[in-house]
Amino acid sequence: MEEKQDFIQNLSYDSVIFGFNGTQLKILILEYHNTGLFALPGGFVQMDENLEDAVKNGVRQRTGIQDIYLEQFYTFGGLKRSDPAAMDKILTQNNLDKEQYSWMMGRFISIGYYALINYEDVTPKPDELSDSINWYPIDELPKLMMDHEEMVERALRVLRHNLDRKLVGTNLLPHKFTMKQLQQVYEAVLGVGLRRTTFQRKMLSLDILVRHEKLFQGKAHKAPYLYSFK
Amino acid sequence: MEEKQDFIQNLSYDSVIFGFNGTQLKILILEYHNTGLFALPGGFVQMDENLEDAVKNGVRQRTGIQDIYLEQFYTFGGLKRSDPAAMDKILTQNNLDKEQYSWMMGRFISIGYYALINYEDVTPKPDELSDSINWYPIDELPKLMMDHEEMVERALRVLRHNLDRKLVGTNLLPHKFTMKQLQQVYEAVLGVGLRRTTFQRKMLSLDILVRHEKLFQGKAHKAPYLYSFK
DNA sequence: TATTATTGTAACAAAATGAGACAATAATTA
DNA sequence: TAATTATTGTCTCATTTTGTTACAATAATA
Repeated sequence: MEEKQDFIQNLSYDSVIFGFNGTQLKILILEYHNTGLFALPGGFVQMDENLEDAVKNGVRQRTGIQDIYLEQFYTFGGLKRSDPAAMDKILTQNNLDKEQYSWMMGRFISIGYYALINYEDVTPKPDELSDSINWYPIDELPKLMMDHEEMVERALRVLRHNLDRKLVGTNLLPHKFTMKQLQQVYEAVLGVGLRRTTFQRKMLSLDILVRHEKLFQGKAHKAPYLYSFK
Repeated sequence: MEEKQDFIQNLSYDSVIFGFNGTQLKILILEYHNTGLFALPGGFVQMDENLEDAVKNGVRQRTGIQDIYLEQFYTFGGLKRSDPAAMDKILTQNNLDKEQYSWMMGRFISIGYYALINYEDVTPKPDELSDSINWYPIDELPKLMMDHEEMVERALRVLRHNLDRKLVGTNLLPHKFTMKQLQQVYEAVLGVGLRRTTFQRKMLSLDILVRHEKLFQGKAHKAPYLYSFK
């Protein structure tokens, strides 16, 4: 870890970082060094740091993206969520002094945030304890440690819920996009197929889109319009 | 305070306790002893205690009700939310040793829960630092300390949002109730008037109600049916 | 110039909601 | 005992929203 750290004890955050590759909704999962343990990127909050800043900085470090869209989705406060055995394994495999890091073995209340980012802009970076950080489609996740699977479920539930109310598309798509791309985002998030004509009519009626020039993709059919959010 | 307390440091909870008196949606607000400071009931979490248990116990103590319906609505993590001056005032007026209670002056991350309770069953009890605890209609709240007004706003927003998805009526009404009472709950929560016929049709179509006997109120008009949730 | 695979929109059907009308009915009053 | 009153339960029709199908427009390619 860096310089002097004065973390709030027994408190952490975990982040579900969503990206959209054009077809699938994916999240970033990291694998701890030599443990076979997969987890969500997370961290701790400094005594003199805003909670949201801590999360934002953590997500910045994992993604390389500066401008992060965050939504808090739930706080996990059960006693049973801690897993000292797994923590011990992580410390061991990283050759960390268990005395010094004994605070990591305790009970944590963890605040869950999800981030929406433009998949193309990301260059994932593992954290200090991890070997790798990779994109996984939300329906092909590895087994996650502790209650991180429940976290993903909850994050997804809240994301689905926010789909209409908070411009989810803005953050998962490039600035300009076709109606088909937008529909694919909705389908990936909701996990269901949508009717093309109904979707288009609905989106246009909401009066949240601006229509731009056409996108000629060199395909042998009519070119779609590009849109952006108002 | 009771026995030995081993609280998680810099972490608290606050509760927005909703009740419905037949007309208005109200919440419980306490006033700290000799300070003129009004606040939401809150507390701290023991190191070996589930977050939700801590909140539930706190709400039990304030209301005298054992069976508490809780929903987490947001976690407040900003640095600026602490108000050392107000805390100092509360400690002073309660003749508490500032050395011993210095931990209360620090920065807190606070998890917000709302509770839904049957107004009639409550016997509000002030906490150790407070003179009074009283019901206030949500649109006639006194000025609240720290960010507690924002908390109420957020709690109400989430409650409104959950209105259709989570059986809000169950917890704010007696077991059996008339359609009019149910409508009044909806109107109080949403803060808008609803059309009687449309509301009735909608509720009946949802297939979540059981119709019971009629309620004869001794009024010179048709008696309404009583309902309960399935 | 015909073919192909989309895209944009129109058209109609079905479902949900808005708005009003009205008969049924518990007391009370004439 | 019969009219009166205020409210309740339900029906009807208008309006809006959504589901479904159809079809013309259009970029490339053959």
